[in-house]
Amino acid sequence: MPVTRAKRLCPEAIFLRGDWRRYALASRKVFEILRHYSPLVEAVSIDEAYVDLSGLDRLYGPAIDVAERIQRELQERLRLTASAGLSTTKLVSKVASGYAKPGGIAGILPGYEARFLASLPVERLPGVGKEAHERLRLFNIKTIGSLAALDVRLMEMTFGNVGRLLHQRARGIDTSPILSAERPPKSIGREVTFEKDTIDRDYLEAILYGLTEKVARALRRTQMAARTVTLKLRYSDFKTLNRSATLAEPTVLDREIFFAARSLLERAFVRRSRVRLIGVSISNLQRDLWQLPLFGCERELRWRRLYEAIDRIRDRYGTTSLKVGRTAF
DNA sequence: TCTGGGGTCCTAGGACCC
DNA sequence: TCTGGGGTCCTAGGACCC
Repeated sequence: MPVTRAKRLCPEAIFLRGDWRRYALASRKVFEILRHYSPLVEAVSIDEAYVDLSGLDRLYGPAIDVAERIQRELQERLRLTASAGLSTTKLVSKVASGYAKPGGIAGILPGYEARFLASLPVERLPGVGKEAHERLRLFNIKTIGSLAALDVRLMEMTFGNVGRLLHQRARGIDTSPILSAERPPKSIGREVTFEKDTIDRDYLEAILYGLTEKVARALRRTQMAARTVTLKLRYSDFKTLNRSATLAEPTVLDREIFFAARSLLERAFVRRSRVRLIGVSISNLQRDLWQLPLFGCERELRWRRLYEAIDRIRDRYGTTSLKVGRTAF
């Protein structure tokens, strides 16, 4: 009923998700096409985006036409299919696009947002994962509509602030704007699960160094510097722990990240049981001030130049073209 | 589902300072 | 010397998303 292809539709947000995840290059072209239609495109992930269509009807006609044109262009130029959800809010557009899968378009008329959501299973609501779904089941909440009908105070008591947010979402309320600016990352991490669990400390350190190299290289690409280093360790019984340390000064250097990660490993690796996964991530990212020639610490500068030279070689000849003694990759 | 890898956001407790 | 409140930062863990 609320899902319509009516020409009267005048939504402001369109949510697209496609099957171009595996094609990084195609992904860039997809976003180029989207930006051709609207200056306001928010990339959610490599294969999802919100497009702001408000005020574009004079140029391209009704939103539903724009969605169809975009789909056609993606198909003809890139051989990619995408499903689209159209509505007045990001939240409802996203849910609608799931409804339209694969390759369809679902538009929700303004004013019908809550009615559209009401009949859907509650786990379709963004933010309701396995845990929340399980707890809602205890209250006999099976649809988004029944969640919306709950007393918000009950949701707050059960889920805290998240409860209030979910209650709002269930009623189709979402005021979040479409953000076009590319957001800098909040954290960068790499991890591996071993084929065979290990207890070999040297091996763990060697893997850790390889992961650190990847993280640091990705960090330098963003022109950011990191202050917090987090080590993740998962034992064979799946018990997972994180240990983090915040550096006095932000860094972009492999060695500093590695030294921090290694001492965290010493703290974390105390159980003497086999390790299944090891990972390192950096957060607390800030602009890399070393980009400006403000500080004149020669030693730091030399290391930085060395790592940047290694980056250039690897960019050109591949990651494995150059190996540093420690790494196990 | 004997469980991969990359992220984001939130919470809660403790240290520390004023 | 003891007490209290508020704010910020750090750390650890968990839920959730694709």
